Amino acid sequence: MPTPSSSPIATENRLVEPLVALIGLFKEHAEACIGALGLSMPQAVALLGLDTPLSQRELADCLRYDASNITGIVDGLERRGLVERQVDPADRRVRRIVVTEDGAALVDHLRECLFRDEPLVGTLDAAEVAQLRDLLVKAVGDRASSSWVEMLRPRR
Amino acid sequence: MPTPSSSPIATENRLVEPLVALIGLFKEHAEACIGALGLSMPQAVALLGLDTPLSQRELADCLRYDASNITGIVDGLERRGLVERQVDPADRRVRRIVVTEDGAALVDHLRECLFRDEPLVGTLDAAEVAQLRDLLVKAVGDRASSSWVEMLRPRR
DNA sequence: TATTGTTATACTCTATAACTATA
DNA sequence: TATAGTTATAGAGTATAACAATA
Repeated sequence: MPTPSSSPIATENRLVEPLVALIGLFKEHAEACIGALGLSMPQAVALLGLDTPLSQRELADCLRYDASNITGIVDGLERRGLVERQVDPADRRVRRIVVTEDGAALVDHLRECLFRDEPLVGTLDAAEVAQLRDLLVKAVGDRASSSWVEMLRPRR
Repeated sequence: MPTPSSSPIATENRLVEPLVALIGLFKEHAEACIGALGLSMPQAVALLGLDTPLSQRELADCLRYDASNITGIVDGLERRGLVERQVDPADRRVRRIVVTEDGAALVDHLRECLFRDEPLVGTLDAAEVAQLRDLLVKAVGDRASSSWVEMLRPRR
């Protein structure tokens, strides 16, 4: 029996295919969580990065956005009352972005939805999930990027 | 010692964080492979979907692009001599997109680069990689999307 | 009338460059 | 002079709608 010519590369033992499939599931899940809260992806990414109050410049660096984009993203969040711009009295050029109570409640909801394992694990039992997690952690090693929210945005 | 207030959700046993970190590594890797061949992401996605000749409509459906986008993507690939539009003699409305020899050689390179496990597995040994793969396969179950290349494009 | 592919257009996300107000 | 933020603008990627050719 000849090797099927449409599959020149054996895929049986490859990691990439199932990983990419799982990535697809996670993206669907993340978009559902974020869309359900009426947030755009950059707004969600920014909110998740605002665990602690940051200047817009710091937020841009942390999220690896160009600073010019932060204005519009924060505009939208501010219009919804989720964050406030507070002028730094020590340096009146900088605006410190502070999450409001409403914003904090919304981010809590977002995290609770986004960080659930259930949408990802299918029929894995608890021991297998733990095993999967350990293997992922070891695979990533020290190569984890500074801000996990980067994953949610297209790069470059 | 108080629980750090900046981490209201325990992350120690969660799957999402390391998965997202691994996704970030894969995206870097994929973008490097694709960029090195001078392809845009949609061009790469299209080429990878053209394992078998398809009409533009079929390609659009398979990739879940709107059909109007296929024109420009195929234009670019055709200019580089990677694919050809062949008018279907049985129905002169449809253009069958056929990968040329040059295109096939380039896709082979792309697959060889893209599908390597090494950039993903870090310090995992062969047995651990196999274990990780089995767990990923089981986690995904029958929920894998029809076309894995979807992962490479932002959705919605 | 329905379908394939194309064009024109609009919207989102991102980056670059020029501007302002502070420092 | 340098930095924080804003504005204007451009480019990529995607979708919708109208159109031409063909069925």
